[in-house]
Amino acid sequence: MSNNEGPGRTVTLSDVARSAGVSIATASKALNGREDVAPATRARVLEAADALAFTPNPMARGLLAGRTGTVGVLTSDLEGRFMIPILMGAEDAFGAGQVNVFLCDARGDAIREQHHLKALLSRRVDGIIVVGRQTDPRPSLGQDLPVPVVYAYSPSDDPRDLSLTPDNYAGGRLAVEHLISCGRTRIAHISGDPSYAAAQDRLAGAHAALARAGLELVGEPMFSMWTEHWGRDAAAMVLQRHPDVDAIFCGSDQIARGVLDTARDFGRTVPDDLAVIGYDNWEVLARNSRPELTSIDANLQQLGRQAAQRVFDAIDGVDIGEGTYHLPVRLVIRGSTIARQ
Amino acid sequence: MSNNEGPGRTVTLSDVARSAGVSIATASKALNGREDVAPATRARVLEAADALAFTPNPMARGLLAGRTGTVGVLTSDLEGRFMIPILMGAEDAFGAGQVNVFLCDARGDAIREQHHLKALLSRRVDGIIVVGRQTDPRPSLGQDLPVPVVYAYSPSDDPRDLSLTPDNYAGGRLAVEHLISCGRTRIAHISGDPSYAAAQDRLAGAHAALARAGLELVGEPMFSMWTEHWGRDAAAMVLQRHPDVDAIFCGSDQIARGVLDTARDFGRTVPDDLAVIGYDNWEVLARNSRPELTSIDANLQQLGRQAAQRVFDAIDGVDIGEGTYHLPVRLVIRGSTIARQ
DNA sequence: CTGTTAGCGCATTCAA
DNA sequence: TTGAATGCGCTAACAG
Repeated sequence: MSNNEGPGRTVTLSDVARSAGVSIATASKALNGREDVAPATRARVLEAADALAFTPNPMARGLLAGRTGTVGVLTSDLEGRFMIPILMGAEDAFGAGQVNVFLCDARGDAIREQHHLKALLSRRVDGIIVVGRQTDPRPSLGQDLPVPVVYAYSPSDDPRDLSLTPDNYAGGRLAVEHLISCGRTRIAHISGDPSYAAAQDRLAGAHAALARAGLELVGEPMFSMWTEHWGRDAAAMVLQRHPDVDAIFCGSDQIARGVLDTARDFGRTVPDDLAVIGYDNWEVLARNSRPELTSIDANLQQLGRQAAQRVFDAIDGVDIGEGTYHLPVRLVIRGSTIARQ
Repeated sequence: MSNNEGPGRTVTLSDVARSAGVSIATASKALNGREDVAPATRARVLEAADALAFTPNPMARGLLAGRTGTVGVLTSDLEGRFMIPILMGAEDAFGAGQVNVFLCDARGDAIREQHHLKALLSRRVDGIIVVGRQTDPRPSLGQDLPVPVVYAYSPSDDPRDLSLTPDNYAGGRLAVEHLISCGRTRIAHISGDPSYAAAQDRLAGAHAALARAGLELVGEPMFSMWTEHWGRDAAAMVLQRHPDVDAIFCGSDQIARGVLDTARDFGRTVPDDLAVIGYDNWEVLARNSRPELTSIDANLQQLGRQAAQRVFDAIDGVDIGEGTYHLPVRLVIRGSTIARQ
């Protein structure tokens, strides 16, 4: 387990050079594919490097190059449902190349975030992805950072930053359009915390789709929490006050699960008597309900991949651009809106 | 955005030294809190460093020390439910100190894992935590790695490695003991994939607790999948064949959710007519069911923290030990086993 | 107490 | 085509 004595000592370029009978400089050139080295010499060097299992020390290398081949991912809440797919997408995109990801979880604490930011910068990461936990704008890290930054999920509140966030407006529209195309006209909306931009944007999208069809929401949209419990309670109120409702657009899959539950209590058959559509396409919930839940998927993994690609580009000197991009979402149709044949 | 020209250039120790009017060496000593430097000088250096927002270059530092202050976390399946708390625990424990975490997701692919392992080693991480997705033993990374390795969740199949894994046997025992202490005697077991060690261990623990009370499982334990759907189907079978069952120990919270669902269809009141206990304490599921779900919590965050602590120690030269440690789990009591007053 | 010197591992001039 | 020398930013000996 010791790592700096005996034959287990880390093998350096000079070991390779000696073993190949050349100078350090020549060995370096040979290994890095520079042109001005004789084929025979190069072969010998490569062979020696291989035999010694030589891997260049990235710190020595970085010290010269000024690049570390690492990026930081600064998340504000690892626990959250949305981080993981984004993180996967990013790690994926980077993993393909030669860069590795430093993960930092700020636990939603601004102090801790500053701390981690400093740590990342002092590690000389080549770029940073900031992943937020809501789609509400978040404070910018500032413009004077020495590395490119991309904001994912939570956009930055500074328009000079580059932000990628899912298009909740389109999601709301998509959901309602689907319900209408299923022949529903009496549509209610049950959503979560109204202070979330996500809740408002989805509602706005829904309104737009309804208006285009000459329809209106049944009752007022109902806001409270993103939980199954609230879905149950709200659905009971809706079904009591508006028995003629024929579809409910839910702000999350959790809420939708609660709605399904209550619908059963009320003797309403889904999707025949009542269509239900969720949001997030959280498969654990959506695929295990009775019936399975139609939902809107925000393509978060894709979002993470794109964020990674952007910092990649920025590192390579490509102009990174600015402003907030709303990435497309998609409809996933299951049994809660269309009966299986 | 450029990072090596103009006044935005990275500030180095020599900048600080010049600004403070001392030599580089003195500046270094002052900043690192070495004793042999005059208080006044130290103050000037610190002031200068602060004014210039100096942060030491970890690569230069690491080049000397032979340490990078980084560890790798090699997960086999980020998506999985169990990674996140472990990851959080680890990141937490490290974040407190000065080390940062490289995250690598092998996606359950051995090739990819090898690739990432190489990448981590070539980055000279000081240690590695391997996080698996099941509690079944997994192939060891081998004994000849230049850095300490700790296996979390999935133990290594080589007893010379150090592994930390939750004590599923104790979990099964705990669950059944709780049911018995609630006065239940006709207990059935519905679990997931029988090829999982977790399924077998929990069952074994359950058997032990039953035996000690002079009881037996009602019917054969039922195995299939870790899903809500299976929980529903299995519960229907159990309730049909053994109407006198008064408790069901479920292998996962998902299964338990399905069981609760079916219990309602059968007109069984939980917990009065039927007690239900889940496993994993996945709050999204457990806290949103009707009634809320009693469950076993594996303390995964704690497990992650301990894994981090171990590699920490190992890096510091403390003997890391070997073998597989089964970490304690805990019972979380909610309404599905004990009625609220 | 402070400054000078050396060297970590590597890539890159520039001479030979 | 090769190699000796230089320096990236920092710390650890030592000498002053």
